[in-house]
Amino acid sequence: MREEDKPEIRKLLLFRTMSPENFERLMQAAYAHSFPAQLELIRQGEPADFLHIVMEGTVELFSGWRDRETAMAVVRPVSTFILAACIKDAPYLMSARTVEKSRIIMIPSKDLRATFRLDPEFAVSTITELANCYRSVVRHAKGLKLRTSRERVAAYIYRQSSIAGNAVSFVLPMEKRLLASLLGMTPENFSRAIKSLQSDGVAMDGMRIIITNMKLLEAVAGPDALIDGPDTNAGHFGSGLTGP
Amino acid sequence: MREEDKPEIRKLLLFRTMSPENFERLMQAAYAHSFPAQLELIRQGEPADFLHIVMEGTVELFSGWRDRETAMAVVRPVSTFILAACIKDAPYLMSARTVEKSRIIMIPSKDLRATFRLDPEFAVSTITELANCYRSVVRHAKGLKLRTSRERVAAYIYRQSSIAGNAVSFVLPMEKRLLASLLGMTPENFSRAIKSLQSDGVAMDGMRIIITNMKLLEAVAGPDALIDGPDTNAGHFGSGLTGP
DNA sequence: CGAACCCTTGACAGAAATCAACTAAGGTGG
DNA sequence: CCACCTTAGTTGATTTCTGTCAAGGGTTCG
Repeated sequence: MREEDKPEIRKLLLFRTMSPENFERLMQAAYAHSFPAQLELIRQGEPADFLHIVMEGTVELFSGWRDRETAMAVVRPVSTFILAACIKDAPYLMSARTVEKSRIIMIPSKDLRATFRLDPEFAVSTITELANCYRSVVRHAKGLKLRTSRERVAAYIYRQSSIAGNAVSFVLPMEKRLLASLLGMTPENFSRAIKSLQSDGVAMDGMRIIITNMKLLEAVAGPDALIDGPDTNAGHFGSGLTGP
Repeated sequence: MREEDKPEIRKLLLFRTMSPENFERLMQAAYAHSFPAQLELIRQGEPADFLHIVMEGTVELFSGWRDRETAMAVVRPVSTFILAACIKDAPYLMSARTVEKSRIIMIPSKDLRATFRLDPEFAVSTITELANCYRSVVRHAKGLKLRTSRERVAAYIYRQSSIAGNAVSFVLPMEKRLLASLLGMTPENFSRAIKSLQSDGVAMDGMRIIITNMKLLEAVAGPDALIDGPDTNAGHFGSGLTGP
């Protein structure tokens, strides 16, 4: 792996507080590799041999059953994924594929497990990271069970706007079909949901969403910190999503 | 709290490996209390001041949004719940209420956080516990997104049978309305789902489920270790669910 | 330029929620 | 002990939501 990746990784909450020696050791065991788009990195059910870190690009976590498939999460730099399986030394519950060309770092999970036994600081960081992951999936499940697909779309738009500093317009950060799957619906249904939200303050132009009436949208979305996540990013500029 | 509770708690994976001194200290900070049925122990959104442990009885974790409500999990002795919120010192994402009269132990979350910083063994146990919780919610979400309600019911029945040692009959461990909510459907829909499964090897007599054709049921359920959980209990006798 | 592929739209079918009515069981209070 | 009330569960009728199938427009990429 590149030397210049290390500071980036070190910035992650998971690796920020561990001892320099342990960090170095972990990095020395790591591999880095670039993958083209649409390449399957991980197949669900296989043993979890590596913790993955996205350095560049985008990765989709998804799951399948019979002939169905659904997106569970979209991971962007710089973040880790499938930490829990590595810790448990258990099969991956989700598959992963690149959405676009991506650079990925892989840390052998046995080194990971050894490290949080040696380094109490790393153990605490791992606890925090896992607690975050857990709460994130709980929110996902709550959204699925408590909201209709139309409400999920509205809430998603409202949240993206909020992340972009209450922008009245932003560009969808992924393909619509992927977003639809993430939100638990078909692409057709997503398309119709957006259309039906025209009467509630949402317009769309290609990949750009324009909020024509924030109050109306908010009324449909019913934003809730316990589902959509806290407004930690409000006031910041989101990753190029602000505009126009 | 009762002195005789301690060995039970100590048996939990979360507390099994920590040092005796730290365990004692944690227990001394703990409260124990009995609650009647249908009492709200925790309200979502409130600060997570206590880790809870069910010693006796049954607890339902649920969430609400607007006027809707859904069950997220059912917790039985001896287990902890809402660990992640305590660790993060963040608001509970879920509410909790007793399903029946229950005895609950509460450990102040600040003592918990202090302890896993002091005791590396406890930190490792916490990591494992959280990873389990995470994977459990991921499975839940997968079931919701990949299966229809009828398939979820079939899979639930198949799994319960499997836990009870492939019993052809067992008694539902909770009210049908609660089970329906847990499986992400209305009671009416649950009732109809069971009825429609008659043609696929499932019969019902009150709270008792009788599997009349395991092969047919299995074909509908499509059991999957990555959704329903590993068959760790296969071959054991489940908690009184075996029959007839 | 053609071949994919994404997105949208329409028509339809199926799934699930809602509303309403009814039964049965359990608990309460006279 | 019984009448009464409450509640869980079931069933039917209906509406709403969502997925499926099919077709067409637009874009990208080889």
